[in-house]
Amino acid sequence: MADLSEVASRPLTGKGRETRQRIIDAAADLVYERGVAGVSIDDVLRTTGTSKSQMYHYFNDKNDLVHAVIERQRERVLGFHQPELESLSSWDDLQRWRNMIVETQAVRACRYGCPLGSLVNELVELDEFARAQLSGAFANWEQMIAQGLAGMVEAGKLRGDANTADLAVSVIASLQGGLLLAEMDRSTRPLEVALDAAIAHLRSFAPSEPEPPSSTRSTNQPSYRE
Amino acid sequence: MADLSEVASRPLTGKGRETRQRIIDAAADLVYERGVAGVSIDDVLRTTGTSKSQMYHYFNDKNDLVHAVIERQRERVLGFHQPELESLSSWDDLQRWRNMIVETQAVRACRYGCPLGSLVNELVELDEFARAQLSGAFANWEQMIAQGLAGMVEAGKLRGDANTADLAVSVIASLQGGLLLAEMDRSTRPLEVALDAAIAHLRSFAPSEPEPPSSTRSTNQPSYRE
DNA sequence: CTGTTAATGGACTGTCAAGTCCAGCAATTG
DNA sequence: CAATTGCTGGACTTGACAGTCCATTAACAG
Repeated sequence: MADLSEVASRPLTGKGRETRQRIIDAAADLVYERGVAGVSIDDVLRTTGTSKSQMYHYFNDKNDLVHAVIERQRERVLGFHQPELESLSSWDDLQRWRNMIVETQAVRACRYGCPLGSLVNELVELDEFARAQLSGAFANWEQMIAQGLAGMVEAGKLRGDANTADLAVSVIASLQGGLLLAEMDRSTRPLEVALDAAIAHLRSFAPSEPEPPSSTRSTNQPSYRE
Repeated sequence: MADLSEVASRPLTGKGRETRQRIIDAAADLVYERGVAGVSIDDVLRTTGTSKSQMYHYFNDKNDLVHAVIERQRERVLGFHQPELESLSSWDDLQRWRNMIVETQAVRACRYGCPLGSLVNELVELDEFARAQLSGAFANWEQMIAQGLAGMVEAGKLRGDANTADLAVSVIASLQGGLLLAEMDRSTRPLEVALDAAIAHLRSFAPSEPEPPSSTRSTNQPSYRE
């Protein structure tokens, strides 16, 4: 997913990589707070104490930097969710994930939304490369959730015929919508309501009788992505 | 929710009102396609064939215009949903609403998202007035859905103890998230999945036994807005 | 140690967009 | 029909920002 820019393939020393990374990290933070359009190159450079020539030494242009920022946010978001999602085996696990998200938004007073979702909204119609990049990031994320749900199936908490891929989509949609409403209302409440509804929907796929954990692989319908 | 600008309270002739409205409508379309940051005053004026002095005759500044655009989009979105939502009395009614939304996105090849949701994302951290305005618009929208759901309760399709306010929030969250994912993937599929999940969740509040329609008012828990 | 290439500083340019200003026209009203 | 006020045209100013350029220093390789 890396950019095929002349600059990106340029050899970098350790110091160079460090500077490049500093720029990306600062840009990611600023963009998260103010959006791509709300952050100028000069803003980023002022924050990192670097100069214009450094910026254009490591990146072709602003778009190139934005693409690196997207990549960075992909790492951050997936890294944030992975520990909670990779080993789902009980409804409590899922609840912990839900609580972690709500708590995270609460501590920042519900400012800012999803680092990836807001980028989608801002860039999808303007930058085809970014669109594809973000689509890939969300595909990873969905995959991660679907895997967690597969764990729930194996633990006998979800029926084997539950379509984990589609369920993952519905969960992410609720999360994205909930984050948007929470940011708008400056309250975690809509986020909680949305996530609780998503989880309730998952629970409707719980086996009617408590099933013994099966080690057989579930046979899901194919996702629309395939 | 109108802006308290000196300009807005200025007396307008019929012709003036027309020009002002033409500017707002063109701006609303452009902003819908390219976002607030992606549309310049000159773009709007070029589209409408009006001059700079007209713009600043009718609006204080760009923000003032944006606020008028938000108001316009509020009217459009609520006007779009109202006919389908105001008289829900069967699951088919709800399905028709769902299909209308999916169809609308399909005909525009999944470009653009929710006219209000994307404005939230872009403005919420930059313009407190816009934030409040959009929050109000969504409150109206939720209210509209809750009312529709209340109709479902009265028709005996939903249990009387269903929290229609919270359910409305969860439905809007799914819709917003679904629209975002659909726009990103250029496919209506995630939107369909999200809306179907939301409706499935609503169905979980259907009475276990087909109830006779009751004329008694349902006693909902208070919404978090209150 | 010397040449090559990476890393950095920072001034400069060109473009674009927001907002101002003034001058002229139109319409309404007393 | 005159005066007031709204309506319109468009040039002009100001500032911000992306991107360029050249000069200098630092690091590394042969």
